[in-house]
Amino acid sequence: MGGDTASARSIEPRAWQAVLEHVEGRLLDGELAPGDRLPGERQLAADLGVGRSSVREALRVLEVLGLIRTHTGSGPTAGAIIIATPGGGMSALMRLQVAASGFPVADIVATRLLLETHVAADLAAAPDPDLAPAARLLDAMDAPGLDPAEFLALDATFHLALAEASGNQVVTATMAGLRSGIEGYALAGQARIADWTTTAARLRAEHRGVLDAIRAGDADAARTRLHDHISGYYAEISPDAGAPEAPAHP
Amino acid sequence: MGGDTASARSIEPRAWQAVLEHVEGRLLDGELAPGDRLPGERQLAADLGVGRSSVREALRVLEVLGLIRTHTGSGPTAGAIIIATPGGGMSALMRLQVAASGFPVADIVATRLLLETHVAADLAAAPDPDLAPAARLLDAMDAPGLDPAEFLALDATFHLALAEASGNQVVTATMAGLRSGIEGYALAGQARIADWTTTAARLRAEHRGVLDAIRAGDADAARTRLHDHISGYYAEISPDAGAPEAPAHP
DNA sequence: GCTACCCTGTGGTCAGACCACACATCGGCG
DNA sequence: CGCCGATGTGTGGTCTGACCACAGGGTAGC
Repeated sequence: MGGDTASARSIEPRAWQAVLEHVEGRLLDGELAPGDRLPGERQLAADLGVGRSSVREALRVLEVLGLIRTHTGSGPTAGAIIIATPGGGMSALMRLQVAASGFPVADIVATRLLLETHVAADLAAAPDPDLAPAARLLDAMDAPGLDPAEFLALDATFHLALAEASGNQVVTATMAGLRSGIEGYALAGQARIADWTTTAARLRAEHRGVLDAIRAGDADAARTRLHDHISGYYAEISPDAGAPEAPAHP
Repeated sequence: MGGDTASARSIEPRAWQAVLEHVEGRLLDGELAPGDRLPGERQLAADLGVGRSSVREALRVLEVLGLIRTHTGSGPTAGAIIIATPGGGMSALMRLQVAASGFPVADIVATRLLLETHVAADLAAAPDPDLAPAARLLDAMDAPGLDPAEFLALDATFHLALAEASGNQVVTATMAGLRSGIEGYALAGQARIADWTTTAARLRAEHRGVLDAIRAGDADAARTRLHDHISGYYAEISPDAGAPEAPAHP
């Protein structure tokens, strides 16, 4: 019962990687597509000649990466179902890399600035961008009685809505991940702001300004306003008054 | 065991998530840092009151995300060691998302264009960018007898070297991931090129042109040349002559 | 002093056993 | 005949115990 199916083991050092590659292969050759259900864990283990634990480790990776979603029970919604929600995986990746000091916060802010200014300019140049979701979020941020955490959550969703409006799913997912990576930083920094009410009002006005520039088709203004909005906030947040907008060349 | 970071966690439905959060928490409070070794799987399981399988599922996720590296055996290099190599995780994420149709290739190319033109312009504006690694790669690409796969690998490394020179680790890791996501696409597309020798020569010349523009401090030229270089190649690769450089606004 | 051996602890894997869950089925009851 | 609850079945989720391969360190032997 040592379990060694001796032939396969010598070539494949890691059983869980074999499972991962198998699923990737089935995705690439079209045998699996979003919405489809994976075989059961026991079935998959038997098919590939590995133990169920190895299958589970691979499925766990796929789940964290946003490739599948698992449900217990039975019925059509049960089991592992292929989804493709890159945002989740990107968020986990960024969050953990920030925690492990793999991603400096300054680099994340700089990248966000890079992506978002491009998105804003892109939207301003687009013939008919769908800005309704973003506008709705701005209205929601006008609600009185929002605590800072709620406000920042809406703020993040607003920026994400702009990325979504651009239609580029990679940019959208990356933005979602970047935001997750610095979520803790932004929340901690908010506590350092003396007059939150004033800051919130300023942020609201800046958001409106960005949206107005996009609506007016003024790409340069949209870019500039968004840049000032983001870098201004992080400058205010930063405890050592560092300039997060120019961290690239020391 | 007051390790709970969030507010209300009455129940813990997923044991492996608890492990993940525990490790993330130890990273955030500085108890773990890159280079440190995690406790053994059995120890971790006992500490957190979960089974070893659950610990392994969490470690597998951390490994794929580029957070840890595991070695068997004993000694100082054995066990799970905290590393922070975001490129690996990003690559796995992008590759699988492309496989699962979560990321359209056009969006990846567009994002790469976005990031890379920015990087090129940034380098051109930088006072003293380190372009030696990129230059070395260009020399390596001049070697005769390179097969297309080798050439494309060097090509990808060259573009990555530019990102690294910018000093932004998030951009570098993202570029690495984007490249991995479309690696298969680029390889498959190369087979469609009739006269590879000519194309390779053109790519070489374009690379030199980009590098020269950066060296000359001409940000606009660097941006334009890089844009033309990338979008030109993917236009040549694309089977349906689609225009991957402007996929955002249909 | 040096070498060869065994010991120990590590991750890697498998097998089997439960549990909770959710749907499917079929029984009895009104 | 129709509804409703108990039971059945298959799913993921988890734990436990057991092996294996591996690599370093200690020790016995030379």
